[in-house]
Amino acid sequence: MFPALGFPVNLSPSDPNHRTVLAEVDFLSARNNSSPHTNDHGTPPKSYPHVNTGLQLLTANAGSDQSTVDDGASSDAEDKRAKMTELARLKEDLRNMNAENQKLKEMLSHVSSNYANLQMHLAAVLQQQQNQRTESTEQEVVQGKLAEERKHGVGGGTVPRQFLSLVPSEIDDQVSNSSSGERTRSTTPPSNKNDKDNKETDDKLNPSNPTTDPSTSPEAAMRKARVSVRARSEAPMISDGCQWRKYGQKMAKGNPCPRAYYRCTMAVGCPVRKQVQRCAEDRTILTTTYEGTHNHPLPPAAMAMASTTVAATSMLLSGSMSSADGKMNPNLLTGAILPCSNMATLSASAPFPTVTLDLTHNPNALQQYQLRPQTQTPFLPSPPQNFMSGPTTPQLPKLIAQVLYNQSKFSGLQLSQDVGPNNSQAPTPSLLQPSQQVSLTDTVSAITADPNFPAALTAAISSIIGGANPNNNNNSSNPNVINSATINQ
DNA sequence: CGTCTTTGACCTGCGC
DNA sequence: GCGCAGGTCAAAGACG
Repeated sequence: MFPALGFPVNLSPSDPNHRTVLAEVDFLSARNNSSPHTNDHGTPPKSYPHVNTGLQLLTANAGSDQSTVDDGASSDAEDKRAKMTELARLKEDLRNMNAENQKLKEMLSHVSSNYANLQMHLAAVLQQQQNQRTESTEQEVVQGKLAEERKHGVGGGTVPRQFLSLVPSEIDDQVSNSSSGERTRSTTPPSNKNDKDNKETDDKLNPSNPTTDPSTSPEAAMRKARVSVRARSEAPMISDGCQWRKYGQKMAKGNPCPRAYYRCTMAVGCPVRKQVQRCAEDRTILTTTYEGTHNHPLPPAAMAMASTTVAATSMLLSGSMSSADGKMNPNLLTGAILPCSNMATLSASAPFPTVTLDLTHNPNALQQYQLRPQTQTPFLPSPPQNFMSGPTTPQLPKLIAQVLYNQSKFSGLQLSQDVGPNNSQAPTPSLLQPSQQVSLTDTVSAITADPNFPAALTAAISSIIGGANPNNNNNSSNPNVINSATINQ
């Protein structure tokens, strides 16, 4: 996590960009602790020895000048004055560089600690999932044994089936999921229809895991949660950096414009799909609905959108998980992703929970999310004057990056503190306190000034989405899911 | 010739 | 059970 940025940055030691960051750190350390001159003159470390060495050389040169040249007191004093001025300037530079280095060190330690925390969270979540699976397997074994015993008349032969279900995980499944019985379909054959449906859905959703129950798997939930983007565009489709293949078109009821169905073709078996439809009232408004999570590396242009989809679906999941009644709080989610209510809406009553980012009717709303427009970084959207202009709306990924920025800022920094089963309120106003915004912006500006940072961030986001490392292609690799897990702990 | 789009048919879920 | 709407499939055609 890169909390100062709000982006979840995952720098794995095996990641080349991790090495980039480390190289940057080495560079900083070198600036602080070593210099070719240090060995020559033995100047103490941690005080910009090359600057001190320069000062010593200046002093030595001054001495030698004084011993060899005697052009009079006036020129000597002038010379000394000039050198003193330079000395003062160098000292000032030294102070500035020290302060800068200190800042960078603190940020680095922050990043490192957050990375370590994330790894611990991931390990904890994985361990939890494994324990749940083990419990489930043990349950099936126990059930099988008891059934065997009943068959042979052992133990009185009347063990209520409910008794076997009185395990927290099973209770939760029974309460929250009507199809929990399918978890044990290996022992109790379901109807042919259900079997066919499950098999088909499994094949569609997760070809590599045919035994996963789609109705209970996180993948299915991620698949069902949607992110809808409304934007003005004359083009038939918003350019979001991904490759799509059209696989269908339908006339939707109540809309004379057909709805087009696209499938991601950047990788075989990528489950991501999107629907594109023009608004009936305003034909210039294009509604693009994304569904699913990419299972492959993404080009930088596509990362922002994909990250937003993942983040939104994760938030949907975490919202549903973190509430006591199993229902998400729309205000919470909307506030989390976009504190400005006229830009984001949440439809939790729909068959698929959908986050809608409305980027059409109030472009100025963008300004509410630009913490300090004069400090533009490569990750903040351009000023709105070019907003959604042109047929391919090139600003959209940047905008989504900003949306993600806000979302991550909330989920990464505040969610674990402010959100819980008893907290159904929108994010507290303290989240957006101006002082925090200023300090955050300063930090962002400092970090993004690093020329290596865009590449590192790009790779980091890619690894989070799951594309960089196929082994990370699960929800556990998503820091937002980890956050939700944190909430439940 | 391979890839992509088009389009009608089919499947599924849901409401009545 | 039936009809409707949404979603998907797959054959045929277009295109480079």
